[in-house]
Amino acid sequence: MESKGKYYLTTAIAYTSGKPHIGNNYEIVLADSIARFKRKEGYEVFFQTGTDEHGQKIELKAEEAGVTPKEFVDKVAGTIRSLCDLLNISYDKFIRTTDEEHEKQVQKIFKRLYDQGDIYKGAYEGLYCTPCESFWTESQLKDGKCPDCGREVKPAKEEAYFFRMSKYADKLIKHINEHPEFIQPVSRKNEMMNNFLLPGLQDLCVSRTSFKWGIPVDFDDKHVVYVWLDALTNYITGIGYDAEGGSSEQYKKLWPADLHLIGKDIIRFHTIYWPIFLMALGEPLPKQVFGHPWLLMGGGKMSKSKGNVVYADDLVDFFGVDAVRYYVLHEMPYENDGNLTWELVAERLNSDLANTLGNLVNRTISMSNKYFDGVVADKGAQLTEGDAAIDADLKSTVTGTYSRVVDKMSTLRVADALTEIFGIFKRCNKYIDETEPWVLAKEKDADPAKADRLSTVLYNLVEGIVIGASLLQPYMPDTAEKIAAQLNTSLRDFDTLEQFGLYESGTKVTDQPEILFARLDMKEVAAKEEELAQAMISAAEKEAEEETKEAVIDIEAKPEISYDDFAKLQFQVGEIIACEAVPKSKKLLCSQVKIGSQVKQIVSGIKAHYSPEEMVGKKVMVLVNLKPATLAGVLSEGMLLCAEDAEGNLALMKPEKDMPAGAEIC
RNA sequence: GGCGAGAUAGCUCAGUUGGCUAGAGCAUGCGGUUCAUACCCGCAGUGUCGAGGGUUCAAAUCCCCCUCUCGCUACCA
Repeated sequence: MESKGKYYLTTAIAYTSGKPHIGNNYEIVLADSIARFKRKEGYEVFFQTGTDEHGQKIELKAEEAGVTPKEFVDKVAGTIRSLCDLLNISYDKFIRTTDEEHEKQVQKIFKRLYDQGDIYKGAYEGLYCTPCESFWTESQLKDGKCPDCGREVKPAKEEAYFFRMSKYADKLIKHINEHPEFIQPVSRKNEMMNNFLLPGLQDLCVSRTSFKWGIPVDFDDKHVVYVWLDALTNYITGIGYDAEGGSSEQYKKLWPADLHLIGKDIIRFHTIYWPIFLMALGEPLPKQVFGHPWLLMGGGKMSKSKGNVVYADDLVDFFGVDAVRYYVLHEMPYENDGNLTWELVAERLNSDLANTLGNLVNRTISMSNKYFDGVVADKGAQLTEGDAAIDADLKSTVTGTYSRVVDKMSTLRVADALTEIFGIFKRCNKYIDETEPWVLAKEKDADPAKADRLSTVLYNLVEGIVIGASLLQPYMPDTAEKIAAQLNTSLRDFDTLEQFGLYESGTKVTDQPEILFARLDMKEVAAKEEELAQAMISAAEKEAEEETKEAVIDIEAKPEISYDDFAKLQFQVGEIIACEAVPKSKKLLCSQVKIGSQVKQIVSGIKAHYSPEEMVGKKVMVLVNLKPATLAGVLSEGMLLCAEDAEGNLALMKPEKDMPAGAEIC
């Protein structure tokens, strides 16, 4: 096949902080199907994926695990890579941001951008969450704590390098407006424009001094390069970019990328920061960035303690790799998030893969064996006008599918492309019904014309299946090969798929057809899912228990106070005599608290931990002389004191022995 | 409370700039068939398109309002 030119596509690189779940793996399966499709279309495809391995989070995780960061990421990157292999991902390059060549280039890029004035030294001021290695503004905080992990933040000032984003903003806005295909789906374009570009871009912090696990800034070794400049540049360093002008032939051929496939959560970084970095380097921009939706686990938000996290390897063990690939590719809507549960995968496997496809291949081979000892020959026999019409319709469906699939794929409608391909298999099943081979078979010994017609019917079926399987190859490579093997032929090139009749007449198909997809019993599926969920839940509980046991919570030390300071605080035992939720709030409870002879109204942010009913009757520790304040429109005249752990769980403070309401705590 | 997204068949969802009796797949029911993996083929559905109001010859689609769900965000004394 003639080359249609190069096609460079990438996925986002996976962060190596832990084992990814199927929702994370979805992207790479999608990318793989596109890469394989483009290869079959005749493009010289280069498909890059990999891992993002730096950062403080990894530094800390490694420390917890008692290994070096490098040992830690080696292990996780190994896991991620083996999941890719398990899912049959045909990547051409698996880049790691700890690769020597990448690190060297990131340093060169940083230096160059600094020398040309795009990066400058400044200071970062804000509230810092150590585990998340993120600065937050006051307004971003949640409960005064890190919005990501819920832990304490502390004020910090850090010397840092910044990238002058604003310098390139106008140029980027122009580019986006002139290239409507750049951001896909289009609905994301307005989001980026309205929320970030038009209001004005903030300069981006591109270095950190607060941790060491990163690529050092070579001319200022206190600093390491901060995430985006390190991670995003993988797309060029992986193919041989050189910031000093010595880029490889491969780079010159492949760049700019034809497609960056990413999750919708990082669209901003890929459509704003990344293009601006490239502009600063004087490199062309990628042709298209596609932000795909997410694949969600069933049963709400996924968490290990709910046992609803689904891993690709468990699914592949149970369903097989192509069933998993088929599910994630077919069930993923284009713009909205999709769902995945074991039941849904099993249903899809039974109906589409076992019934429609698997059974079709099986019954066709079985008939060929039964009627002609497996020899499939095209006798070109059509006995009636009806036969001719039926054959013509079959052929037009089969040969017309290729262009429809190409059409769907050109807009990355992978799910729709699969539906088109399965149209072939459905049409073949219908063809069997229309031609009734078993009726022809009864008469074939007495009537040679019927024998020829029967042979032709089976030939047409085999031909249809081979074309369908050839189209299926990018999505389900193993299955496509298995089908070809059972039919004793090979899969076709894409440029022959509009021709009907290339299957060599007289070929003998296998006499021992294998079941391609066995039907699954839904009860067994449910049992397996339950088993895994239970195992996950008990593991999570055990882990949580150990954490609680070993938990040492260090909070930031406050300045020493005098006894007089302490004496200003009036603590008393209060009895909660009534409690109700504050209507306009999600977190607040409003309690009537009896303290001695008076009753105070106190609002507390504990709705997530205590119901109003269970509050009533509790005797708790109250800070009584706090200046009253209005919360969500409700007056609060004190504070209920709670202990709080690292996860933000709260426990009210109660006297160790029963004490009367109003008793002073001192 | 603020911002954003959403609500269409039992389930998962399509429905382009308003336009023919609102669709697909799965599940369900009935009929046909027996080569095949209890499979395949055909037929049939049921829908106040979340509620209400408005614009229009015409609204699932546009406008207003309401309810609910999901995300982010605010109140946590």
